[in-house]
Amino acid sequence: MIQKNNTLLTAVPLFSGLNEEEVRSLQALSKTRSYPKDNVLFLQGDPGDSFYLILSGEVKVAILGADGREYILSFLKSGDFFGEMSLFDSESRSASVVTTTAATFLIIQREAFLNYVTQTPSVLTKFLSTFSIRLRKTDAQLGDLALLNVHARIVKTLLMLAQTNVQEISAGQRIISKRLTHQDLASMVGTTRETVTRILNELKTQGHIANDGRKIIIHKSLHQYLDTLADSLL
Amino acid sequence: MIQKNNTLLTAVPLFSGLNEEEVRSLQALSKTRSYPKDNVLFLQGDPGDSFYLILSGEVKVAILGADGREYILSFLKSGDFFGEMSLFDSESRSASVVTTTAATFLIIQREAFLNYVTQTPSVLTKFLSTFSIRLRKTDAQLGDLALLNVHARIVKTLLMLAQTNVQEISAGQRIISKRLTHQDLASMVGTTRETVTRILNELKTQGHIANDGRKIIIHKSLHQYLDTLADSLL
DNA sequence: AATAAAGTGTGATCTTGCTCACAGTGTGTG
DNA sequence: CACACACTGTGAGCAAGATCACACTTTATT
Repeated sequence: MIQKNNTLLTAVPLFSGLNEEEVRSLQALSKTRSYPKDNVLFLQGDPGDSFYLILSGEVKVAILGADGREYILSFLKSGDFFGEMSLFDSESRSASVVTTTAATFLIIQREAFLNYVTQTPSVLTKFLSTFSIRLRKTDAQLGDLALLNVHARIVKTLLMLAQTNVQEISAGQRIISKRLTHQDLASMVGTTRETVTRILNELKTQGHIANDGRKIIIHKSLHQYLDTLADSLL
Repeated sequence: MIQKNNTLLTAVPLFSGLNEEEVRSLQALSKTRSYPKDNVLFLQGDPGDSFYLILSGEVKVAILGADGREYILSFLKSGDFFGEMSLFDSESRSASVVTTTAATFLIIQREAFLNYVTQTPSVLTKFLSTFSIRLRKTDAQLGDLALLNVHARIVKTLLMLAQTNVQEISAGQRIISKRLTHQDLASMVGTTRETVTRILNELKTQGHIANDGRKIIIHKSLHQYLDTLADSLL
């Protein structure tokens, strides 16, 4: 069991540079927990005092609206981590996290985490570049939300998914491995389920996408299509 | 001249913990530059290789849309800094920065910056908490953009400005010190100038805000008003 | 295999906020 | 002080998406 975590930890990019000694000390500070599907790990506004590293399974990070609607910031999976923000700035949790499959985590408490991280420069700089990447992503997303229409946002999101969740590439078409409902996509894009259905079908008849069961196949032409959408705004 | 920067530097939160020696070495790595109003410092997509600390003046950080519209991420002023993201993750600039007044900066090039920062843990952790705060802000903003209507977004933005740019407090009302055009506000909120004009006038007749010349006075009642807006979405 | 539950498809209608067009009002500069 | 330019105000019409209401299909569950 401990052995298993051990091998996993160094496989995680965040902790990849650690030597055996460092891994052991990290191990001592952490505990492992498993949760079933659809389990709320924390809600936005909660005081936050722990860091989570996903060992297996998937979670959804989302912002909840007053009326029950949600905006999905991201899906995270094995090797990804979350919950560190509240530890660095001592604010409450800024978003909610829920498991979307059964999942197990490596969890580290505030004190231990901060001691450990601030004394391990390589980890510190990794967090810095991770934050930098995330910030870049959210900035771009803000721009999209403010400046693009739903059509373009959906196409962009599909292309993004095709980049990060590819299953296989075959003759200019990629399958998005993740099984997403139209409602999921709507919550990622900031629109309604019905609108997603309509636009997806439009894209289908135009030959830019297709279906493999419930998964979406992205055709190469979708890239060019996005360009034409951008141009038409000029 | 050098003396002047010296005093300023330790006054900047980012470098507040530095001793005289550290300030001197930082000084050696940096140069000071001044630019007129409306000067483009860099555009999104540019390769980024320098860090900017604002010594005086103000800049606007914005994302530009294909059609010339912009989404304003923030206004930064003396003591604030920007441009560090591209240094940490080696990606191109994610947003554009333009001076909104004449302004002077302390500028540090990539190499020097990274050497310096990675060897000064106190600065490193300051960046970490700064990023954390920014990320939190952008996440919240994404939620607002996706889940709230224009009305609520404008009210929220006014309240935010009233918190960060207060001029004076007098009997339950605060003046936003920054002089913003309706177009500025529109670009911060993701709407059009006309809509801002209309909603601002509506808020005025409802007694939640007033004008002092071109500046906006926020009445206490605006807080409660935001709550009723949130409730009406239930 | 039967039944429930979750997800998708689609029309009709309604609403918010955008666009366009122009008038009015400050405000800064030669 | 006048002239221009930037900013604000407001009506009318329009359009993108939201909402509502069901029918239909696929996927789980017993």
